Order: sequence, then C-alpha cells, then structure tokens
Amino acid sequence: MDDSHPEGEAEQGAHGARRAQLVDAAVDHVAAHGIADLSLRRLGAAIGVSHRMLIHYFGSKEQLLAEIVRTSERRQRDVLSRLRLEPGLSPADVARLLWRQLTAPRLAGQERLFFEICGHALRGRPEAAPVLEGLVTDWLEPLVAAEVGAGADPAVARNRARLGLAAVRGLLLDLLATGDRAGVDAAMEEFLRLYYGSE
Amino acid sequence: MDDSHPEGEAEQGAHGARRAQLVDAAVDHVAAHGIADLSLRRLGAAIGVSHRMLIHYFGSKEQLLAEIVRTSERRQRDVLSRLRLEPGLSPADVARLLWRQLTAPRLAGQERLFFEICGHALRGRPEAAPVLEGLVTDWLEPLVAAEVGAGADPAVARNRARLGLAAVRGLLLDLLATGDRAGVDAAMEEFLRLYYGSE
DNA sequence: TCACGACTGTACCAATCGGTACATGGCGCA
DNA sequence: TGCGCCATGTACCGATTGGTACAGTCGTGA
Repeated sequence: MDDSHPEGEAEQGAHGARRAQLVDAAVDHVAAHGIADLSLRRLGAAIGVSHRMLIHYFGSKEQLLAEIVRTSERRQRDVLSRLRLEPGLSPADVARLLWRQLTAPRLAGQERLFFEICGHALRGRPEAAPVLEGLVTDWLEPLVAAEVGAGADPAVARNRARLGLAAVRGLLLDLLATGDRAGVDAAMEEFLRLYYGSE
Repeated sequence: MDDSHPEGEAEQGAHGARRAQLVDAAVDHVAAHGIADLSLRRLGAAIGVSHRMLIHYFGSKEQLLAEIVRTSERRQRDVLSRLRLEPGLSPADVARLLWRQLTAPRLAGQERLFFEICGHALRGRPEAAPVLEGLVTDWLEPLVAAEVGAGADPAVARNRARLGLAAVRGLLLDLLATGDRAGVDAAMEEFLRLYYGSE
C-alpha cells in the first residue's frame, strides 16, 4: 500500500495547492476535449503529469471526475455572479446581459461540457449525479427572487423562472448545435418580448 | 478475412430483416442503459447474440452506433407524426397534446438518450455528429409551417418556432433531471399563455 | 449425395484501461 | 551526516475492449 493522506476535508499546504492546480488543468482539458472517453493516461499526458500522479492526488478516476464536475459547476455559477449590475437596467436588459455572457465563444467548451455532464448524470453516473440536484433549483432561487422583487406573485414567479431557465438552456443547445448565433439571438429577443412585454 | 457483404444500400432478404431486428433491440437496450459505456459484448449478451454477430452485421462498433443513432432519431420523429390531430383544436391544445406525448413516462429512456446523444454529438463523435444537422432545422420546418398557416409573418414565425422548440427541450431536461412533473407542467402552461395569448 | 454459401459460436489477438508495487530523488530536521 | 517523509516516475498486473481467424452447422440446389 502507498499514498496515505490523513488530511480531512480542509485543503492545506502544498498538497492542496497542487491538487487544485491539477483539477483546474483537468477541467480545461475536459472542457476542450470532452469527458466521455477521458483516460487518466491521456489526461496526464495533456497536462504534464503521469497517470500515477492523478491516482495519487485524487484516489481514483471516479473521485477525480467528481472533482471535475464540481469545479465545472462552480465555474458555471461564477458566470452569473460576475454579472456587473449597473443601476437603471430593466429586467430585460439584465437578461440580455446574462445571455451575452453565457454565449460568449470563450465559454463554448464549458457549455458543451455542461450538456455532456447532464447526459451522464441522467444515466445515474455517480460522479455526475449530484448535478441533478442543483440543476434547476439552484438557478431558480435567484430568478424567483428577482421576479418577486419586481412585484410578481410568488407562485407565478416560480413558473416564469422555470420557463426562463428552460428557454435559455434550450436556445443554448440550439446555438451549440447549429452555430447560428443570429438566428438564436433573434429567438431570444422574441422570448424577451413575450416575457417582459412588448417594450 | 470473412464476412463479405456485397449488398449495397438496399436492405434485402433475411439479412436486412435480422439486421433491423438487432438494431431495434439495441436501441431498446441503449435507451434503457445508456450509450456512453456500451460494449459490444454486453450489448450482445443483453439482446441474445454474441459480439461476433454484431460485428458481422454492422461491420464495426461505430457503424452500429451510427445505426442506433439514426433509429433513435427516427423514433423521436415518429412521436410527432403519430399525433392525432382532430379538427377544432386550438394551437395551444395541439402543443399541449404534443407535450403530453413527449413527456409520457414510457418515453423517458428515449428522451434521456436524446440528451446523451446530443452531448456526444457536440463533441464531434462521428457516429452522432449527423444529429446536429437536423437537431433544429428538421423540427423548425413543420412548426414554422403551422405558424405561417395561422397567419403569422414568416420571419417572426421562424423566431417563435425556434423559441418554442427551445422551451420544450429545456423543460424536458428539467423534467428528466428533477422529476417534478407538476412544476414543469405549470411552467409549460405559463409558456403557452405567453405564447398563444392569455386565453 | 455432395458442394457451396450464409450464419453463428469459440478462441484468440493486440491495445488500452484503472490501479499498484517498487525504486528514486529531493527536502527538512536532528 | 543520516533518517524519514513526500513527490514523482517506471514497470507491471489483471480485466476489458474492438476486431479477427477458424471451425462448425444448416438449408438449398445440382
């Protein structure tokens, strides 16, 4: 036996730092090349370590995958939290801003990874399954809060938020599949008109 | 060398029949167990043939996968074509009918497979890539036709159709992830109200 | 009856996989 | 200096993979 790591949850010292650096590189690689046929050897070769080291730092492939999924989820959420909300913006403007952030070409790999992980999670793959929990609810809360804050009925607000989330994801899948940015943007504008009134 | 098959595209005789039967069983199995970690041996054991036979009838795993994807696509489209459209139905009623068909529990495996295949296709997997071509356009045509037939401006109809398709897919993903049928149905009703007017 | 072609199973191959054992090298500390 | 700990690499293991070679079975037509 080898590789004993008595550390608990708390990341600490050089070990945790190297671990974080590896998982970051791993997410980059996975966002670019997919997670389906990932092998420890190829990943290691791509990010400059031996597959032995990946086992060393993460225990097993499955734990590494779980870490990758978690980090990818966190990155996705960061897109929302990095929104600069200047005062005086209408809800439609905020939505437009978020949409432009989500569809930035730089994030295409990450969004593809999102749908890929969804596919695995829907099959019950244990490393991706936790995603299902927050896939909807985690995003619903801020959206519902925004709607209610604007004076909407809470019950209706929940339905509207759920619909908005679904439309964004559906159009995002459309964009990734077709690459027709103009067409998808036009559909999004149509949605905003229906959603926020015919401004 | 073995297994020479001079037949062209046309399926014929017992060979084509057995082939079709095998691919049908394969799609059933894949809809139930996923396509990601499919192996010829396990698939063969599940549907009662040796993996040798699968290679014999399909040439390679990739060609079998391509056939599975094609058949799954065809089944998906059949859902739409089997819609019984009685006269006197409002567009919203037709949409509701289609939604209820798509979300029938019996089709859950097939819908999960749809998202799984999307994930693979977005990564450029050759057996799934052709899906991307028709993922949007194939569904847009009938929807646009319906909208225009109802007297809408063609340009606007295209945007509306694209939006409707996206909303359906986003809510379908929501339903598969959360299983919250009541919540998703309510969001769909909200969408129909926005889409077809506040009837 | 015999030969031939289609169908199918068994045994096998090289490649690749995740994971492990062991050796090596560098660092801090006594 | 020498001891021990951590990090890293190399070599290996058993399992599984897609694919192939070969042999056997069966029906059919001459």
